[in-house]
Amino acid sequence: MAAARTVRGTRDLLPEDSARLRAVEGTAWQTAQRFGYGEVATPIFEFTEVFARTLGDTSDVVTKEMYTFNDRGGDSLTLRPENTAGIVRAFISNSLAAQLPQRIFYRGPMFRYERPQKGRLRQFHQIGVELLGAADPLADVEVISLAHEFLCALGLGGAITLELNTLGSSESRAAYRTRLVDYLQGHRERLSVDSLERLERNPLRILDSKDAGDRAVIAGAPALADSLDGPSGEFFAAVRAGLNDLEIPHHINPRLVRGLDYYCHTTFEFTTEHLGAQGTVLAGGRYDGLVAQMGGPPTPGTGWAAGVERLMMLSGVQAVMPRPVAMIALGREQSGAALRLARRLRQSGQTVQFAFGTSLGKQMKWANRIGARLAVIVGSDEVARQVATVRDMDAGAQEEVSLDLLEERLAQSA
RNA sequence: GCGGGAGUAGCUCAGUUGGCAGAGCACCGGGUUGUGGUCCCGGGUGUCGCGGGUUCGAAUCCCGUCUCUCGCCCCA
Repeated sequence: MAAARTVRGTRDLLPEDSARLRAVEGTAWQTAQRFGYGEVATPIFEFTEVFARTLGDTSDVVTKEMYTFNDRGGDSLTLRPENTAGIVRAFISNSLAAQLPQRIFYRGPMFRYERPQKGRLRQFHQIGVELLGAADPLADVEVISLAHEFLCALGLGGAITLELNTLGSSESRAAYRTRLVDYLQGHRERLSVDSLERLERNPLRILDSKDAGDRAVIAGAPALADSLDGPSGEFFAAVRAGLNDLEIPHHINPRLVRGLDYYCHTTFEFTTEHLGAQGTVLAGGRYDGLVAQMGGPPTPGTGWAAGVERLMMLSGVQAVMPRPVAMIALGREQSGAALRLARRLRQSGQTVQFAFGTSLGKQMKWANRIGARLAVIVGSDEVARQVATVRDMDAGAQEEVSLDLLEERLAQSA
């Protein structure tokens, strides 16, 4: 048997971890529901081409980060590295374009073959929303404000910054790309090795380089804003106006360029200073060409995804575990009565943990250790008189309660 | 994929020049077979990440490897 360890970059979620993860997810889901979003759960694996085609053949995600394998039927399958492609595939598969717009929420594990770091795992969790079928800039405003409310609900309002940019229409973006490449070709000798690579695959990313030499070159590069056509400029202005109407603070970052090919117009990120190199906590943008590219009816889209583990590290949300009632039977003869009592109390909404053991002292010690609110003790004396001893574990006081009144009595002390 | 740092008990960590593996907390047993916490007594619970090598002797030195971690790439 292999050593009892997890695969690199994966983790077990123990009860407290799971509770914290559910708390973050639940907050997102509640927020999305209030905006009228419905949850869509797609499989965690898809045909490889679902991702390969949509993410772009040159993206890092496709070229080196996907978990791809052949199943027994010979199909190439891939564990989802992100979920926009899967949601769009589901949108097409289920003909959701019949009723637009579609407001979709999702959550679940994603998989990327990357070198792990803090806030970067090979299996991690994302939550996200996609708003399909709305070309209006107010759709971008909606998803950004949804994100903002969600992050504020987690108590992160002060810890995060919203950065915003536009790539312009697909035409604007393509025109700018040409101008940028022309400029950079003239300064090849001053670019870093990484950026020479980017020049071939994804030249816009050079704008975001951390290399000092690159930045000097970039300083003289043509600005994306200057390449925007009229409608693209108006679109961006409308997004910003909407954010201002909602008083959502943001700042324009002309170097904010998404890595994936399908983005156009609005791009945004909520970032933090508190997570080292993994400062992006939630990111998204508009992807008007994606649905058509995947073979569906031309449909505009906008949305975002957030990393749950990163949010958990930031927010310090504590797991809320209900304090149980400890059900203690004294002696085997009383176990039947105790089992039935425990069932009754659970049916009345109580959390009840049943004690295994014989010595009252040990069972009380156990009740104390699990943080029980109350201990219900059922011994032969109690059974004979149709009562139970109810001990308040915090106060250290106890009383006998008639079995008929037990639910009522416990409900009072909740 | 590239470059640094780390790995000793469940947790946080100490361990001298290579010489019997330790502390605090936690945990377990007993004092207490119908009463927990506090208290007292007792217990170390360990593949020193793993595998080799050097040595009379390795947690300690050397090599490899795994995992975590910081940065790069990229990304949530």
